[in-house]
Amino acid sequence: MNGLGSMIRVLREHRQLYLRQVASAIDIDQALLSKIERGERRATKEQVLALANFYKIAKHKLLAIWLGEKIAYEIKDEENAIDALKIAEETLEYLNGKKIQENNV
Amino acid sequence: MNGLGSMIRVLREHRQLYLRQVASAIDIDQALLSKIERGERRATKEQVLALANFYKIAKHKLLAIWLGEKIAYEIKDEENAIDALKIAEETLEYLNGKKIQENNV
DNA sequence: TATACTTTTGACGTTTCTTGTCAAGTCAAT
DNA sequence: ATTGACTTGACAAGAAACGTCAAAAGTATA
Repeated sequence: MNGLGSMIRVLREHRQLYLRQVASAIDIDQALLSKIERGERRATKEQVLALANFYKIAKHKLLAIWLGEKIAYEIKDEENAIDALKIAEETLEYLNGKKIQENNV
Repeated sequence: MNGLGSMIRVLREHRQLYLRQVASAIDIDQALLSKIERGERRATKEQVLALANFYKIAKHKLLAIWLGEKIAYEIKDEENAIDALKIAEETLEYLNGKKIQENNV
């Protein structure tokens, strides 16, 4: 798969643009963009936003994919990866509850 | 909350042990253990395993908590954290499918 | 209040990971 | 064989994670 990478590669090819062109538009090295498209390197958040902007895609969708893949690759070799995701969700809910409380003190 | 931290702190207090004692048993600095128990620092995987071993808890449970919290704190400030978790799960399933295929070539 | 502890805190040096870049290499078309 | 797009590998700089130490803070007891 490599969701984000192949997604932005398809977008580029669909518009018949060269790596060079897109890379310069979002101000990164074309070698880096090549690696990102093939999933060899991860993009930074800023780069994802720049890409979303360039290709006119909903930023939050691209960001969610970017972040989701980041997590997945981080834990993919762990035995309890799925359990961990569940716990992450619960922890997140707890943290959000806490945040709301803090705002209403 | 700070699940893992307070969990191992409770375990230690319950057994009436000093930081010093547990720290030396799992071979880390007591200052570090103090920080881990209070959630100021994250434990490494090895330390989690050592703690599980020391306190005789199921390793996979402690590991799942450890990993889950790691993820949660990593994405807690992101707007699309929950979406990202969902995507992480899907990506994980895809990666696992791939792994199985590879093993059966 | 002095003493004897345990625990917390802050700063520091080291190591490890991430990021971007360059130059050389591959590959396809002409 | 030349051109142009893309890929690859190696490197350096910077950021983040880790462990350690010594000083500070807290706690109980005599």
